[in-house]
Amino acid sequence: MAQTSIREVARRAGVSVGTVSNVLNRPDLVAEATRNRVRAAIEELGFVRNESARRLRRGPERTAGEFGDEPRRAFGVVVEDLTNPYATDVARGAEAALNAAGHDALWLSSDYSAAKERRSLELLEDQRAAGVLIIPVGLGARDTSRLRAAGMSVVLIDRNASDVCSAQVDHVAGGEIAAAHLLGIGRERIAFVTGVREPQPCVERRDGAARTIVEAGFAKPATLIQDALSPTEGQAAAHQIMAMSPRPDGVFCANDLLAIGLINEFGRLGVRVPDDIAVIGYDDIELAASAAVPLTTIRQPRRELGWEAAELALAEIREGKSHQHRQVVLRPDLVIRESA
Amino acid sequence: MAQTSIREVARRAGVSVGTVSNVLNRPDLVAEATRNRVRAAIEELGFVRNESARRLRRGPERTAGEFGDEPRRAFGVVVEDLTNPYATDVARGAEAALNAAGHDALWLSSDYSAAKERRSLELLEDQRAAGVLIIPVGLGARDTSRLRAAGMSVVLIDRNASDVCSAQVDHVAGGEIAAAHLLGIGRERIAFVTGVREPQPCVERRDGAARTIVEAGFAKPATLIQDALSPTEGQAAAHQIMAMSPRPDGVFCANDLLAIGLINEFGRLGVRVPDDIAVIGYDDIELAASAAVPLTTIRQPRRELGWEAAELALAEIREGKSHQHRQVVLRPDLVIRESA
DNA sequence: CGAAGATCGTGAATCGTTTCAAGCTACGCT
DNA sequence: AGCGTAGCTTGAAACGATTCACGATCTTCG
Repeated sequence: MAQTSIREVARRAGVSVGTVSNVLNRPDLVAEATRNRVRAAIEELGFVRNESARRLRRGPERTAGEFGDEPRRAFGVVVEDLTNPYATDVARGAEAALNAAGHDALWLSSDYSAAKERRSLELLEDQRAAGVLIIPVGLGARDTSRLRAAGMSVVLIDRNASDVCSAQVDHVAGGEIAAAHLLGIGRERIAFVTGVREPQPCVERRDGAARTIVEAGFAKPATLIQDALSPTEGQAAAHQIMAMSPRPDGVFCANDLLAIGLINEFGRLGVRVPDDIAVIGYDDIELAASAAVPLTTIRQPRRELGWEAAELALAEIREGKSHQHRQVVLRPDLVIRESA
Repeated sequence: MAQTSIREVARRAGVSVGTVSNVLNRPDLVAEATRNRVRAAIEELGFVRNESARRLRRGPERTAGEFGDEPRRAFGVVVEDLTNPYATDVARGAEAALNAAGHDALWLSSDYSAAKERRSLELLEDQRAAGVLIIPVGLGARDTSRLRAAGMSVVLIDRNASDVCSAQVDHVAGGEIAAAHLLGIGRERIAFVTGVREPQPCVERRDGAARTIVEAGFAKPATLIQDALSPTEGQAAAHQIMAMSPRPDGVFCANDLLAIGLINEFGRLGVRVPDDIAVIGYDDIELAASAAVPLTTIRQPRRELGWEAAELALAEIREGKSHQHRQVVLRPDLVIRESA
């Protein structure tokens, strides 16, 4: 089925294509009667303009106006899972920065699928977004340059590459801090709980923790791999830990959700936290503070992370060709509550 | 500024544009020597092909959608708080339906602000979205018709109006069910915990519950109003409840987050749930099942809700002028666990 | 030696828009 | 009447890639 084009609309309305285009883009130039006629035709035919053609013809996006009102633009925020409080907090930070600068955020989720990620990116391209902030799943260098060629700025969150701006948290340091704390309160048999679809940052946390522990002269921590980074899976992990021998006396969870599920289940099993087993999480989500046993965790500066990422994107747009890619690294910190 | 085009590459390599295109798309058709020459030219010139032109020419050979001929469109999903698991679940349901039909979802958050909601809507209009699914905050009839005039379909979630499609859960019924359950397990002094910025649905739940309780011959339940529908506020509510006299023996929270914070704090205060005080939540978020005391709650068919809403929007687009607005109402159900 | 294939390249047509110089009307003014 | 002006419309020329029916060469073989 041929896409109904502007030409058919024109024929239907009895005007020229130029006029239809004007109705679409500068309606004030067209006499009211004609305008209505054209609009009616558009309606009847269900016409949708072809963004590719529009973009092709228009060429590079209008460079920011001389002075004053810079046009309001939309930025895409692509995260791996919009259901994860960590991701949404980062995205909110980004949105705040964007809004402060008078722009808007469009949220998209890749659901850990490279295909969906790519689709989202295409969509943003079609929508002529000004830029994209992304927690990447399968994004490669070629995607980056394609987006850039389309005039969009690209900022990576939680991952880095030399030819792109990026904002991330030092996860290795996070792992080290967590392990050091566990060691500091006298734990010697530490286990690590994570998920199968383990994103890069989790790996880094684990590495940082493992290194610290080994350097302190203890055994490399055992790693329990769950189906997901969710409380339900944390529950399951609790049982697995109870079955281990020797039983760990400290657990480092890849995120707070896991830790909360774990602690709640320990409670039900009669294991005292932190007396019998200390538990430390990662993220410091809101729930951490009001968990059954308030959770000791590694706080990630989530909002700041998103905010920084947005600033980078804005800078890239602002600076144009003279832009130099920057890598921002934020440091996580330890929040001591009761679980460890 | 001028994008290096395929033409310049061709000139540089001393071949025709067709050949360059072939190198790009069907390299096997081109002799090796030529291919290399062209590739070198591409490299030297830093050529990146113009996706718009490519797409334009290629036509709708895109992601082989269901019925190929329908163009891929974007729909806006505007929720009040992207940080709220309820909202994200609904939005995911909607996204799933949209994706299944070959379309995309753009998420926007109004953050409970009518101004931001309006802004989001404007943005979607600018982006020429095909429609919008919205959990409204300040949306009025004039907005609806403006959007419609711009050719977008509009579907309300969790709210209704006669001149728009809507999908919602029967909150009054939810309140009745919750109250009936509390009554059923012998509770007589019931309190209701909610937030100041109480969305319409919460009011309905409260009404349903209050009516049931009064009709059963008990006193109208006391209502505690917190700053937000969050676990931290649930904690605060726990203290307020302990200070009440006579002390309630059953609590109905406006959402699960509140309930979880409340229960955890009760645990710390030595109040046994459900023996001393029964607690029932609303939403059945994932955490509910793995809370310290697994939460009895009212499950809302969240995904289905989003899915239905999306279906309505799609139908509106599909049916065009002949479309009749429909109201879909889903029924919530009781999930009994341990807290009540 | 010549014809039939095979192999490579060519270049014009095309996709659906936007843009813009130029044309047309109708109107007001001198 | 003549002319300027303002307001609308028109139509064709881009935009940059892909496609495809044809040529141009080169092999191969009777």
